[in-house]
Amino acid sequence: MLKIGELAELAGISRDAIRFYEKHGLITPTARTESGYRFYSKSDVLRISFILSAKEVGFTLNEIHQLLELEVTKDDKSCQDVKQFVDKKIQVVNQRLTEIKKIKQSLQTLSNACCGGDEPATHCTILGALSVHNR
Amino acid sequence: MLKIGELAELAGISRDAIRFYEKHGLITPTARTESGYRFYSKSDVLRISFILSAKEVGFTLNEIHQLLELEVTKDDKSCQDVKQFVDKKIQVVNQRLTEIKKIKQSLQTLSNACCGGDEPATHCTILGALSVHNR
DNA sequence: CTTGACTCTGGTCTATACTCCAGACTTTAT
DNA sequence: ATAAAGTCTGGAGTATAGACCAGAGTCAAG
Repeated sequence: MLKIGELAELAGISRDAIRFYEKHGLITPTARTESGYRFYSKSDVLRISFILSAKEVGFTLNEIHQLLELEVTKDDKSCQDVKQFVDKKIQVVNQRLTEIKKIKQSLQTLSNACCGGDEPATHCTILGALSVHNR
Repeated sequence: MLKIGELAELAGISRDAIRFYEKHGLITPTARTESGYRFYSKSDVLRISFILSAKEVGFTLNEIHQLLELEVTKDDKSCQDVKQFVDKKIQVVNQRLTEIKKIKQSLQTLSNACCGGDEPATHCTILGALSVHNR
């Protein structure tokens, strides 16, 4: 079991951030001492790291909250709901994947161009590089 | 030439957002009428769409501003600076690419699992699915 | 048994990225 | 020529995601 400071250290975020996530329903301490101290299990490190990953790729805490809430009980009805929700998120993620690949390409073109390279000067701005990959 | 409302419509954002971007140096109208009306060229549609793409994959307006400012003059010195800056961004983008692929995998596992599927019930939450791909 | 490190709650403050007026002026359509 | 639609500037308000602080309590080590 970890105290909040230990979890924070392991996860590489602040104690305040953890309390903030708790306030917004993203994480709950496994236990509390009588005096109110929060205690977390080791799996909460994974939970936090998921939150951070999801945040990094553009999900809001609210969306992450919904993702963490998801639980497919073998119950068919809940399953359909979950599937629908998740499939929508997959679409969003695919969209982002496309965007990020395009931007990466452009950055790479930009990085390669112009430093004695033989790429035409039109590729020498991010927009120039982007338009190449946009065609 | 486009008035702000027309550019806004084409780009799918609000006029206020465009003015906001202008205030932060991300875009400048090609011209202004005497009365102060902004006028944009068609290429500004691409510019806005770049801003939106970059935003979607997690760059801040500040970072996007820097990216848009980049211009590799064939001058070697500036080139090295740009290359360094851009290569750092490429690293960030690669990191995000990895994260987003992991999350996509997890979402897909989650979507496939449990609806009469034969995936074990441990995959029935996003964290369960994630831990599968994390191994 | 005290001291220093840690934690608690509650509150204020900050940065980012806008949105939404208000009041005035301009352009366009009829 | 007038009304509707669009635009201007400036400022206030909103949501998100925390950081930071105060004052009080708690815990662990010497």
